[in-house]
Amino acid sequence: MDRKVSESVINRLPRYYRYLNDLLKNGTERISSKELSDRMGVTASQIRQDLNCFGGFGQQGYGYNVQTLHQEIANILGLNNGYSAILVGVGNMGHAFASNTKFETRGFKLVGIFDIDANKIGTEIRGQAVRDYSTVGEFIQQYRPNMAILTVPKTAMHKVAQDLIGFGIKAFLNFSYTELTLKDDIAVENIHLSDSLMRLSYKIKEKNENS
Amino acid sequence: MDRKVSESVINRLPRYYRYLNDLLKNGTERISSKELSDRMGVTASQIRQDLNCFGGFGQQGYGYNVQTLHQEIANILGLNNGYSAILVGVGNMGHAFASNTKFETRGFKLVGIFDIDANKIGTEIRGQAVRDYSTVGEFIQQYRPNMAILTVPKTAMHKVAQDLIGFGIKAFLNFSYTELTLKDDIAVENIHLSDSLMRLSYKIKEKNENS
DNA sequence: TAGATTGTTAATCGATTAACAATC
DNA sequence: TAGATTGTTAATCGATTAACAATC
Repeated sequence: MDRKVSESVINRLPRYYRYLNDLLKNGTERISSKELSDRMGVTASQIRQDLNCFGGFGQQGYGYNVQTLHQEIANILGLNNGYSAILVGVGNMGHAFASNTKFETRGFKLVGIFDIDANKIGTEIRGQAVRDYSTVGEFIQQYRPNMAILTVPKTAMHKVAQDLIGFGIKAFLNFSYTELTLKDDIAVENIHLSDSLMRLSYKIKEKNENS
Repeated sequence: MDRKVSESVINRLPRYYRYLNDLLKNGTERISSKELSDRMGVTASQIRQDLNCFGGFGQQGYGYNVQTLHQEIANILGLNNGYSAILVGVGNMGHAFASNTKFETRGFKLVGIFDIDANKIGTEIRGQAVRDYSTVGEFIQQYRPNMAILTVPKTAMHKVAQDLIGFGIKAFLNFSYTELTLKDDIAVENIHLSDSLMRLSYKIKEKNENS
């Protein structure tokens, strides 16, 4: 809260959250930084440093209470704020994402699904009708969603992003091939599946060369 | 090739590749590290350092030839090796991934699609029939795919991964919620959509607090 | 209390940036 | 040639790890 937390630390938070989630489901009550570090393949020092950016959640001689820490990290990530999202673009990816129930279990609400294709408008995904993209401005003004998930073709991406920013959207999860880089007050997370594929390709090549 | 290239450098390679791809399509012939750094929002120094891990691809006083550099990075990443993949798990995500034509344009070949569900086996995705998962061993032994894309539910993930490793698969792109961490000689790229969503959530929360 | 493990400071390590001589 | 820009070495900066006193 006081000083700027480094990007590296923030990037690790979701991973901590996942591990604590698993421990919680296991019924594990407490865990030490040492034990968690063994499971996660990181150093105990790093875990303690990371957590202490946000406060002292542990107790000397005991470790961390799993449930408490899980809850604290959820708070840090804003998972208890009930953030809502709209999704734009019901292609294969958009459909897959909208059909995924994982969001809701992470505290997010998908409140609207949009497309321009008349054949898709009105069809339902998980009980939710696909809306006409031309009505998205109205919708945003009424429901004030916190973020937009962009699963549109890359040719449409910039126009859609500009539209939505005009209507007041300030955070994007972008799946399209091209990167979305915007002004400082707009938050963006880019997901590039092909980048992951290329990294894997590199690893395969490297392995083949060293054997 | 000589010394181990750092993870940070490797992670940036796909991004360079994408930018060069765009420049190539633009018809741009040459680019300096300075100009590229401006576009990408990184330092020119970093670009030169990164590229020089693999060789001197530029020319003093001129910069880099876009086509050459694009090709060189493709080689570094192994994109010209025609790596082949099988996909296991035709859920929403698997279907979306298999339907995506982007792979082929990146030099990858999807050679087989598998599921255990009798209702899915035999259905076609982009002209390719979904095969019975019980035949995957046979298939691998015959066609020797270089990687497997796992879009199975997390409950099935570990079993499927062990099966495939048994049949000789040495690289995985894993989409399931749980992490796949394996022996050193197996390459893994984990894609966690919910992690990206949580990071975006953090950014939204942070922004709301500072305003 | 004694043992364990945190929170935190200090030391190390690696990655990024700056600078500049080499050279096209 | 003169100007530009690389490749590369050195300097800086930040992130990770180690160590240990504080304390439950």
